[in-house]
Amino acid sequence: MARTYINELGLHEGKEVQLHGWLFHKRSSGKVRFLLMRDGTGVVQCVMVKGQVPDSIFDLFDTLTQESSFSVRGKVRKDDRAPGGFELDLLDIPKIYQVAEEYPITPKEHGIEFLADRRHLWLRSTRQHAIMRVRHRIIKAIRDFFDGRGFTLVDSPILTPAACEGTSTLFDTDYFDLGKAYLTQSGQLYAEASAMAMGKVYCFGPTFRAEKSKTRRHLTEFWMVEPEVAFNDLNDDMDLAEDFLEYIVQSVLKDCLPELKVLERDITKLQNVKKPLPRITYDEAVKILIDKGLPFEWGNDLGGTDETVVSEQFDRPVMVHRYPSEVKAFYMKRDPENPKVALAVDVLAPEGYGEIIGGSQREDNLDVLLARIKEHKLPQEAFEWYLDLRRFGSVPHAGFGLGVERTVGWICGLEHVRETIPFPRMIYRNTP
RNA sequence: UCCGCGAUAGCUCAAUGGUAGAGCAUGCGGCUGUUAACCGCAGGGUUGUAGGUUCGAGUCCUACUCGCGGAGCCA
Repeated sequence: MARTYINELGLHEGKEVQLHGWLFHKRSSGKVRFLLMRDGTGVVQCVMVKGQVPDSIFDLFDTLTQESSFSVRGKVRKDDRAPGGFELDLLDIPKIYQVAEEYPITPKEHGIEFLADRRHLWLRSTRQHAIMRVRHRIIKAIRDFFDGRGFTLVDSPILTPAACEGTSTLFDTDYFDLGKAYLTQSGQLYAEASAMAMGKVYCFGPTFRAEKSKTRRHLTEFWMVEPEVAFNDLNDDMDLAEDFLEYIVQSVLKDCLPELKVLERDITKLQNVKKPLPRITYDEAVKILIDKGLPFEWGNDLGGTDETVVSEQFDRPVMVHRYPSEVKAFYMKRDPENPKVALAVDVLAPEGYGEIIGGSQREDNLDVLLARIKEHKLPQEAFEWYLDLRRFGSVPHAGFGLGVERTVGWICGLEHVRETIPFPRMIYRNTP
């Protein structure tokens, strides 16, 4: 008999199938017994009635504990009472792979520390399962979007000789006879080199920040996708980010409605995410903050609260562009019409989820870039290869980085990014 | 690094300074349609650690450990 998966039971209505999985939960009403099996694609209730199956099978109910692994054979029956629409009238339990020890995660509530300590088991729960499916769909949308537009995936190295932006605290490691190597905080500089080779590129990989950030928006290890396009200016960059976000959100809405329902996500907020996204300047953002009575001085970066207040003025992600150059990275090009601001853009997600995209047009003039490196007191030697990009056919170019976990957190409507990645790394947790 | 909150049964939480409790989980029993099933019985505790105040401390005080949330920094 063909092996079947729970999410395909509808194709086998009235027929006998075999499933392999784990015991999610069980209930009994005396002579009617219910085994809820999960197999990674869903959960199905297997029903057995005393007298209709051999007693040797009926009594296995007592043997099976939560998360025991086993297989069942049964007949698929449509049933309106079943959450998935189908039930299995159980005929046989051909194999018990293992009777699980007492499982620590019960259907009742648990605290976050308890669950985090058992993250490897927590992933089996319905809610975490839904989040991982949405995460996967988002990552697929990211790749489909760029692949469908002629971008080439050119990944950046993870071990790097120096800080990319010179500001963040990095993890370091011994690198043979060459001294220290650092875990990357951004693939961007390498993406720029790749864009000069391939035109349109993106890199997609893990990123590391050693700052002791302790908030619901921070991880020490997170995933970032960074497109970079030769001959794009800031407006092109914003156009790309806008198309990109719309594509991601609409893809999730198309394919992950069951998961969003499990997460009790208000999807009307997601349905708004369509072009055009509002674009405001940093100056206009500052005006919003001051009008709202917040103490804010021109020249500062937007803090977490500031971002929330600004994003609350809109029903979809908002692009804030032309930040003061002082608070932005050395490689961002200044606005020729106002050198006090950089041609940078941050995209703030709605509902207080904060910055999900940071990008800019890059400085393409060799002399200006050299001056910036001096101003920021960066070791010019380490950036010689990067400066070469301005020596040999320099062109205007722009790109951005999107934080995958913050995007997942926003789309799923989660309280904390720690649930958006299978095994989160935070300052006080690197296990399991 | 700074500020705030917390730690009691396997889990989630109660307990005016005066005998440490409930629900769930576990074990046993019951129930022919259960949906976090339900009903009955039972076992289960060095109240985070170390001191202190008190006739008496889970409760008050001090220090420490661990965790949570926020600030800064950032995606």
